[in-house]
Amino acid sequence: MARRTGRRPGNPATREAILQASRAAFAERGYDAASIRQIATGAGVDPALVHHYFGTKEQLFLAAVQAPIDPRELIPQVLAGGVDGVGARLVRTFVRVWDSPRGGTAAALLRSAVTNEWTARMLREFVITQILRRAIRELGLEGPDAMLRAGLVASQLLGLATTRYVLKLEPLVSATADQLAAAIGPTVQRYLTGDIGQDG
Amino acid sequence: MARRTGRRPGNPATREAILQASRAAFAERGYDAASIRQIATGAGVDPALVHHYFGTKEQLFLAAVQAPIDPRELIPQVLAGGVDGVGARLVRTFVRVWDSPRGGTAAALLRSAVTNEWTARMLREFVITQILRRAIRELGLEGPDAMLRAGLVASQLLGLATTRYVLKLEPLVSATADQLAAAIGPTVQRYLTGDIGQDG
DNA sequence: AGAAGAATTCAACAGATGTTGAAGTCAACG
DNA sequence: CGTTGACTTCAACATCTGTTGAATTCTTCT
Repeated sequence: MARRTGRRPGNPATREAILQASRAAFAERGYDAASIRQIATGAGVDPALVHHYFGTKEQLFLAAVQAPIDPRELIPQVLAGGVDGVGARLVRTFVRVWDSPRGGTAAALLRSAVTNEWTARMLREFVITQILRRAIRELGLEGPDAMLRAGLVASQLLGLATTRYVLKLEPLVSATADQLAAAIGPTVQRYLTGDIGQDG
Repeated sequence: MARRTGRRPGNPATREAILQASRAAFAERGYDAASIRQIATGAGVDPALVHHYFGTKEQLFLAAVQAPIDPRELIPQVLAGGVDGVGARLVRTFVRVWDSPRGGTAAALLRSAVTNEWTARMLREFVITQILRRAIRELGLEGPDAMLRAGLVASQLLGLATTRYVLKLEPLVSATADQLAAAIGPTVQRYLTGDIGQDG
């Protein structure tokens, strides 16, 4: 008996436009600096409509950032070929994702995490539970120093993201995915499977 | 003949207090999120006094960030012992600086550069001219791929800074400088002097 | 046609921001 | 003493922020 009369919620075009504009804004300005009014203007909409659809600014950020990130589909591509060369494949996949349109979402998370406390918590939780732990399990890298290995990988990859996509430091910006995989791949490989100099 | 009457500019205590409060604010909130009023309150001073001493907010940021960074004094300490083990020494020195009180300045630069365009330009320029070029010259690493090597080093070290000091990702936060030097030193060493897989 | 209700907009709120100019306070000089 | 001028504060400005509630448009149903 529910909902029989009234206008249908159809035509989610504007809703999607708001999401898209918010992703762009969050990606290039970060959570704090991005403004609802700026997002609304970018979507050609009244600011109040943003709240009508998504509620508070935090909820909008969650909606904008949550959807298009799903590392599960990338794991097979990285693992194909076994442990040998997994470092280079991980770097190449990482660069490919950040170069794609969906890389904006990652940039939004990183940019926001640096100045905003709860987004930092979000990114930390996401990196740990969705990426690091999963990668450790899939690669069979159990052991007492597994989290340290994962953290080292995260430091190198996030550093690459910071210098290449945020700081825009040459020549890393112009380097190809293959060049970066050749240069950084061995680092990641060693962090995952090599000697990292702990306890002996 | 100049300035013979009037109150002397003496007692720069409050001026220094403002500088100190601004460093703290910029370090933990970044350029955009840090506010003049917050800084003034932290220094126990009226907001207008901040402008009286430093002019605009950008000038205050420059004053707060410019002084206590001088990489020249650190270079000998990194170079002592020759090229062998320079990677580990660089990592250890890097961690030591960021762990010291002056690390706040670096954190301010990094946090600000991520959301603010002109601070990003500042940090980029600083990293290139004050650190990378100088390190290349002092280490005698001339060559066509010198800047790429330096960029790779920057990516790993900035990544360490992001994960350890901004994102606060365990177990990197609790790791000692020696542990980090043992784990990351070889990476830096290879970026500087090893095979990074380009043109051959 | 008429009613219902989602989509959308208008106008305003309370608060924070950087900045400014005028005023007040106080130490050092002629 | 009286003037000078740096130090310091007060009050206000224009602008932006997130958010809200009422009003309006427009589509879909009975």
